[in-house]
Amino acid sequence: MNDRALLKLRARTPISHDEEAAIREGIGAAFTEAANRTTIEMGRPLTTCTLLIDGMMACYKDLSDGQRQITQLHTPGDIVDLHSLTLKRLDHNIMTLTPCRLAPIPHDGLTALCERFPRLARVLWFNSNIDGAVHREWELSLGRRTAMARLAALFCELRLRLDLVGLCDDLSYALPLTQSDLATCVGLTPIHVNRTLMELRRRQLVTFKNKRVTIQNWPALIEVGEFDPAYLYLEQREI
Amino acid sequence: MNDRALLKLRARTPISHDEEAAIREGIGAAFTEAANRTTIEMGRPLTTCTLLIDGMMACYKDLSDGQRQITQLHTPGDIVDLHSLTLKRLDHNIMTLTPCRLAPIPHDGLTALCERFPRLARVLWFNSNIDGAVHREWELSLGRRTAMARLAALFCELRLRLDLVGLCDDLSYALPLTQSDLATCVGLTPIHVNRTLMELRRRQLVTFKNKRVTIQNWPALIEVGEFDPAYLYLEQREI
DNA sequence: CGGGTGGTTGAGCTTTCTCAAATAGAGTGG
DNA sequence: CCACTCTATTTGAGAAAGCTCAACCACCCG
Repeated sequence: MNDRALLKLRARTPISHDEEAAIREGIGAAFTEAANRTTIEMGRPLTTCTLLIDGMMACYKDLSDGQRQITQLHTPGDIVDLHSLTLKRLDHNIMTLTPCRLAPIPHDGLTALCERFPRLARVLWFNSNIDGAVHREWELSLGRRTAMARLAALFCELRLRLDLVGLCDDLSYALPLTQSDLATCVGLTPIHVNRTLMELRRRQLVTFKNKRVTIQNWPALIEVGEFDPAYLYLEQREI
Repeated sequence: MNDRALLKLRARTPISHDEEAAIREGIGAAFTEAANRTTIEMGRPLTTCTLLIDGMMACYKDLSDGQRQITQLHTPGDIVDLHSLTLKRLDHNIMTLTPCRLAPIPHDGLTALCERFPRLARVLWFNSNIDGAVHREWELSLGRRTAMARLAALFCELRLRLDLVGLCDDLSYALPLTQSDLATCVGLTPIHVNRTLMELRRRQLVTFKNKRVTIQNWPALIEVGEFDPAYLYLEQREI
C-alpha cells in the first residue's frame, strides 16, 4: 500500500516508529483513478497532497500548439505534488499514465506534522529537493544529450528509482508506458524514439518490449547515457 | 546588500521584523568572487549556503565531451544553494558568470532558524519549490520550444525576476552575459543563438546589446515565448 | 598598436521532424 | 473462434531546424 512511501523515505534516512505512525495517520482513504486522466490541473487551488500508491503518473506542461513535455515521472511511493504544500497551486498538470491507486494527504495534517516533527519537515523538504535534482538532470538530457543518451539515461534512472521501492527485478522492470509517453519525457518525436529504441536493442543495451524494460548491458548503458546516480541521493544519511 | 534577499522574500510573503532580524543574524561577512569561477563543486560536502548579493551565477552540469547545460540562473537576492541545507552535497556545479558579491549562511544557523520560526521554514521551502517550478519551465523550453521561443521566454522570465529585486528599469535591464552564456542556458549553439538574437532584433521584439536587454514589444515577446508568469508565483500570499 | 574576447557571416552537414502508410497486437462482440 | 476496431509500433522518404567548421570583423583594454 502506502508502504512504498515509507520504503522510499527509509531508503535515504531513518524514520522512527512515532514518525511513521504520525505519517500514516495523515493519509486519507485510498481511491482509484483510470489511466490518462489529468487529476491535478495547473492553477487550481489545492488543499491536499496526493500519494501515488500504485501506477505511474507524470507532471507535464503543454504549449499552445499541443506539444507536451513531461517534466517528471512519478513512481509508486511518491507524493506527486508535495510542493503544493507550500505553492498551494501548481504550475503544471499531473496525469495518470496507467490506472492508479492514490491517497490524499491533507495539507493541514502535513503542516501540523512538520511542526510536531521538525526532523520530518526536513525529510520532506529533502525529498522535494531530490525532485529538483531530477529536474536538473532532465534539463541536461533535454538540452545536451543525444536521443540515444536521453533514453539510456532515463532507463538507468528508472531502474534505480523503481528498485528503491522494490519494483525492479535485478535488470528488468515493468514500465507500463507507450513509446509516445517516452517521447513526451525526452523531448523527441515518437517516431524518433522508436528508431532509437530499435538501435538500443540492436546494440544489445536495453530492450523495451511488452511494457517491460530489460537491461542487457548495464555498464554499457550507463556509459551511453553518461549516467551518474549521484543526483538520486540514494545513500543512507542522517538529516 | 543582502537587502535584495529580503526584497525577494517579501515580494511573495510577509516577513516580520523579528524574522528579518533572525535572518540577518545568520548571514556571515560578505566577500567577493571573480567572474567565471566555479565556487561550488558538485559532490563536495557543504556546511554553508551562499547568498548572492550582487552579480550573476549559474548552476550547471557538464557532459564528458565538454558540452555544458546551465540548469538555472541566479540573480541578486537568491540563496544559490539553498537545497544544500538538506542535500549536504550538490548534484551540480555553481559558477559566477560575472564578478560577484557573496555571503555565507551557515547550515547550523539556518536549521536553528527553521526550528525557531517554523513559518520561515515554510517560506524557505516555498522558495526552493519555486526553483523547482523554474526548472520545469526550462524543461519545457529545452524539450519543446523553438530557438526563438526559448530566448523570448528567457528574456521574459529575467525581466520579472530582476524587477522583483529592483534591477529592471521598466522594459530594460542589465544582463551581463555573453551570447555563449545564453546558449548554455537554452541548449543551443552560440552561433544559432546569435542568429536568433538577430532575428528577434529584426522583428523588433527585443534587443540584447552591450550587456543590456531592451524589450521593444512586450506583448509580442510574451506571445512568441508563450510566456505565462504563473510559474514564478509572483503574487503576495500568506504561508 | 597588438592581443583577446565576443559577435557575425557563410556553406555544408546531421539530427531530428513531418507526413503518410503499412504492420502488428490486444480486446470485443458475434 | 473469427471478424472488427483500436491503439501501438514500424517503415520510408523528404524537409527543416540547428550544428560544425572556418573565417572575419569589431571592440575593448593595456
